Amino acid sequence: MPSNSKIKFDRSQALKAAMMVFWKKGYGGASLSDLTEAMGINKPSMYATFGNKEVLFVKATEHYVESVDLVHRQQLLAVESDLPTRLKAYLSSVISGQCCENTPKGCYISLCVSEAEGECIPQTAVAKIKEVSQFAYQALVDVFTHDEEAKQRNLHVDAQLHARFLITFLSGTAAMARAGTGQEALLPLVTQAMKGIGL
Amino acid sequence: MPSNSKIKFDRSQALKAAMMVFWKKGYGGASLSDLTEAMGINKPSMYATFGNKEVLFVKATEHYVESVDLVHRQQLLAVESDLPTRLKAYLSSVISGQCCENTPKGCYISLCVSEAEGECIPQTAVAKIKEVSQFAYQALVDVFTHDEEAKQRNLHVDAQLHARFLITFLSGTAAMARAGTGQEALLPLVTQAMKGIGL
DNA sequence: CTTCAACTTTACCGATCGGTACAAAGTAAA
DNA sequence: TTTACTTTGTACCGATCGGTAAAGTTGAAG
Repeated sequence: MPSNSKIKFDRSQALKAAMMVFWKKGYGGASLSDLTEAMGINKPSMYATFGNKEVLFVKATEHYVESVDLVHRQQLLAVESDLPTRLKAYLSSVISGQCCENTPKGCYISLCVSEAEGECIPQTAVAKIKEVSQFAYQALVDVFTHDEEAKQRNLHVDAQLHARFLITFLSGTAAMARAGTGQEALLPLVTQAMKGIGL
Repeated sequence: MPSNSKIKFDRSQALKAAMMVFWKKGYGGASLSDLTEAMGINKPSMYATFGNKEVLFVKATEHYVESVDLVHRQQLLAVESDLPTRLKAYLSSVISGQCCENTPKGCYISLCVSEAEGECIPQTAVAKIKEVSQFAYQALVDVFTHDEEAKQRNLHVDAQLHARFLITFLSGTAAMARAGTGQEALLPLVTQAMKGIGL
C-alpha cells in the first residue's frame, strides 16, 4: 500500500511564501520565478501542487484572509470591552499589521483590488479578491447594525455610512503604509477617525 | 532652412492618451502595445518622440499633476471662501475626480505609489512618482500652517497630523473609487472627515 | 539488489515583453 | 521632377513570461 505522504516540501509554508510575494508585488508583478524561488520549489512542483498561477493566487488569498485578516476582525467581538474600545482596538490592530516589519507594507487585499481594475488579472482571481474585499466592510456593518451598544449610541441608523467611513480610513492607512508611512504616524489618526463617526 | 514642425501626430494628445493607460493599468500593467495603440502611433514613433517607456511614464505623470491634480488643489486657495468651505471643496473635488466616468477610477498617483513598492518599476519612474505624491500633503500642511483662519482655529499646532489625516482619507477614497464605489457613496464621507479634524 | 512509483530537475514550448534596424512612404526645397 | 530628409510601417532582436514534457533522482516495498 503506497503511503500518501511523500511531500518533500511543506505545502502550507510554501503557500505562506507565495502569499508574501503576492503581497509585495501583486498578481501581475509576481512572476513564477519570484514565486517558486520564495517557495523553495521549482515550477513543475508548483504546477503539480497548486495547478497554476491563478489558483495559487486564490489559495494564497484565502490564506491571507484566514491567517492575517481574520485576526484583526476578532478584536471587534471582544465581549469584555465597550464598543469604542473594540473599534479602536480593531483599527489599531489593522494599522499595526499594515506597518509590520516582518511582512510587506500595506494591505494584500487593497493592493490586488487596485490591480484588478487594470484588466490584467484572470477572472477567477478577480472574483476571489472582490469577494474577500467585502468581509471587513460587512463585519463593521454587522457591528453597527446589531451590537446592543451601537444601537444605544444610535450608530445603527447610518450603519453603512459609518462602516464605509472606517473602511475608507483603513484603505487610506493601507495606502500610506504602503508608501512608507510608519505606524507611529498612522496610529494617532485612529482618534480622528473615531471622531468622524461621533466617538 | 528646414522647418522644425514636422510632427504628424499631436504630441500632447498622445501624452494624454498614455496618461490614461498608465492611470488604468499602472506602469507594469501598461504594455507598449497598450500605450502605442491608445496613442494612435506605433512603437518607433513613441521611441523617437519620448525616448522609452520610462521617460514616457515620467512625462505622463507630470501631465497628470498639471492637468488633473493641480486643479483640485486650487480649491484650497479660493480667497473668497472660509477655511471649512475651501477644505470641503477640495476634498469633494478630489473625490469627484476619482469617480469621474471619463477617466479611470481612483488616483493615478496612489496606484503607482502602491506599485512602486513592488520593485518592478525603474528607478527614475519611482523617484518621480514619490516626488509628486508629496505635493498634496505639502499643500495641506502649508494651509494649516500659514492660513490666517487656520491659525485662529488652532489648526496650526498639529498641522502635519491634520494634513496626514486628510491625505489618508483621500487615499482611502481613491482606493474605494478604484474598487467601484461611486461618488454618491463617497461624497457624504467628507462631512465625517471634517469632523475628524474638528471642523 | 531490483523494481516501481513519486518527486525534482533540466530543458524547452509558443507568446509577449521592451526596444530597434531598415526600408517604404511622404514632404519640402531646389 | 529631382533631391534631401523625416516619418512611418514591417519585421525582427534577445529576454522573459506562464506553462510543460521528459529525463534524472529519490525512497520504500518486494
